[in-house]
Amino acid sequence: MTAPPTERTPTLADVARRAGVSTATVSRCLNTPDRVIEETRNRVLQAVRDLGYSPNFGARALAAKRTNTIGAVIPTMENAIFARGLQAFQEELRLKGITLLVASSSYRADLEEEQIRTLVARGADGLFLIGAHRDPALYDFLNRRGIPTLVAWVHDPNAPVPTIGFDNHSAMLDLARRVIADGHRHIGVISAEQAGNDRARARVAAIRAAMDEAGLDPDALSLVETAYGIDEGAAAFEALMQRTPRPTVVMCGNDVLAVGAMGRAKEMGYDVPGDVSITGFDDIELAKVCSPGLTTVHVPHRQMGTRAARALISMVSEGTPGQGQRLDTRVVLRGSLGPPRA
Amino acid sequence: MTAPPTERTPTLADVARRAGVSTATVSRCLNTPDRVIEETRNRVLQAVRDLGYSPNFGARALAAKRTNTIGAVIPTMENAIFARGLQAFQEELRLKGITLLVASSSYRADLEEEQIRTLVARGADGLFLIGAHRDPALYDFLNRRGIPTLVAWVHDPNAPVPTIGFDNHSAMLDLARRVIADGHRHIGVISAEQAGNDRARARVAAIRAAMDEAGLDPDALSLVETAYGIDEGAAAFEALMQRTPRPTVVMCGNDVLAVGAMGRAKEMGYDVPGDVSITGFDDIELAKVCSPGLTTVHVPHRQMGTRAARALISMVSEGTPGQGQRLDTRVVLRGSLGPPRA
DNA sequence: TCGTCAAATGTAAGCGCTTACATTGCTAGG
DNA sequence: CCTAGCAATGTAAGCGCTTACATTTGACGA
Repeated sequence: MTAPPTERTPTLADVARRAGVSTATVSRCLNTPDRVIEETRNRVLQAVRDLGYSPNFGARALAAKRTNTIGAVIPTMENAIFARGLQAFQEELRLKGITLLVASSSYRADLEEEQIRTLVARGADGLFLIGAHRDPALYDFLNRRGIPTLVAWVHDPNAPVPTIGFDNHSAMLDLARRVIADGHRHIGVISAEQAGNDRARARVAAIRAAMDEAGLDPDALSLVETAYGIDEGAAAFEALMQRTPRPTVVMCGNDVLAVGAMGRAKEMGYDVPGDVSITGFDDIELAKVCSPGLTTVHVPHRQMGTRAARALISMVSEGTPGQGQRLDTRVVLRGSLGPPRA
Repeated sequence: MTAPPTERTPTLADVARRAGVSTATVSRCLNTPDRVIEETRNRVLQAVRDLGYSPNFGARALAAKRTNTIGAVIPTMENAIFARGLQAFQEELRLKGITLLVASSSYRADLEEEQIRTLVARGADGLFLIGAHRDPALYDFLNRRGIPTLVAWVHDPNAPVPTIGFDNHSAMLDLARRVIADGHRHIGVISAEQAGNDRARARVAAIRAAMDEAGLDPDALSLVETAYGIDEGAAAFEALMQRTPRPTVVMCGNDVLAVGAMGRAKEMGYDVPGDVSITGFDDIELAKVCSPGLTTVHVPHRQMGTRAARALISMVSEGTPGQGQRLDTRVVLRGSLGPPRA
């Protein structure tokens, strides 16, 4: 990067001149090679190589009115929860020659909207979002613009766009039933912020439902809401354990919070699950690695990403309305859950 | 997304018409507002709002020859190693109104090159890459195109572009010295693939150097190279422990491999660090959470991201050549390292 | 041999925006 | 009262590409 300015970036016209053809022919070589006779094509491709030409994306998008790009907005890149699903999503797109643009919203609706608009302005042919709950005006905007949009991480047949994911409520219900069956009566819950987060709300509601079902008072549930992160989980756990009655189990809205809670439990000298059980949600790698292993809900992240990619691709290329899918989750029992001490 | 086709996306010209001004004035309102008198500006902004206008990125890039976009290619998104630094990088860019485009290369040089070219074609004003080692022709290409490029995760004053990172060799040297001082003589190493990965190479070389220093035979080092991942770390660990002489410590090229190794150690019934010590590199969250805690090298990820962003921004906007920086690492001692059993 | 038609290629009109330059309408000094 | 000079705005030329349409070429049937 030392050299003074630089040489001019070669354009289609340069290639055309060098190959002795028109710009249209060069364009065809690149986009519809079979519409150009082989000899000409070779000459053009050679010129492309000689010049180190690569097409200008903006110009291409402008002229062709599509970008072969799909945009994704995820709440955070800072950990594995979305990474695995997104990776699978991207791999599937790559197979079809589609580029993925990723932005993160830090779990903030206003930033998400900003990112969505940025992606739309950049010409994303389709959009991949997490969670179905957002301002109807936003859906409206996407609809008017004709941007195919797909939501993952939840499954909700009533959402305004196709959703590919799992039923957060029934997934957490399974786990909560199991916890109650183990004999727990004082349940602490560490949830992500529920405002604007339909996954978090559904999960908490499911725990209440399970308590209700079992004849426990759902209001006896001891809840702490907190931001995302290991440290936040730890702090929330500490707060919870100081309440009366002290919970015998702490159910966390996701594995990251749970791992934080478990770490703090050890620091505070609690035995897990002897003194207090801890559960998570997601089954990310962290859950297997900590000790005791974390009892959690397994979510088929990669499958979700792959299917979402396929569905979105067909929405974009065939203009079909798109079909939601419900995936199954399952409770994974590991050492962190046990019966309360008598 | 039910509606039939859709209304046409509003353009600058639509806004201009509605506000009763020329397209140039609208453009100025958006880009250099102080060159337009307030009354006119208000009228234009109102029209923008009424129409829900947002500028077409491609057209803008085409006309203005810059995109306010910086591209990054990282080896993987699947875990926390690059996530934290990248997040900090992005936050800093956002402050200046610059968009970040992220692509991942799966640790493959050919994919990295492809991604770089894609980003360049998309008009990235600057590039952020991991590790300094790559085909000189690629650096040459970037140089000819005049794309300011910055490398992070290593510091190497001799690299063809500015590097902001740490000295992988001396960082690992510190840790290896410590390991040897603890009395270990049979050292196993689990490294990421060294080909094309200067960080991995430097780290392994540093362990050899420390052994040499201590009068041990550097060739006695027992090495396994493996792909990235917890499972891969586990498998490598198992292989290492079957060799003779059996290592009393397994030093891993990064925390993810180390956590995999530790998991397998437990499964195999080894006590850590009683039977075998394990060390990592990076100090990601995982390292704190597993038990025993992982002895590792702390890398100032966020600081690295923030500084890289500032440096790259000034390279892009001021056209300065850019200045590398060396950051400090430190060994973090946790429970996973102890003296070998007598 | 000629006409027909399809394949190969060329011509040129935009796509939506920025910006150099031209124009307009004031203000203020002479 | 004229005009230089400046601020506000308008005009229009591209930016690099795709693609509808026009043209050329050559193979083939009659």
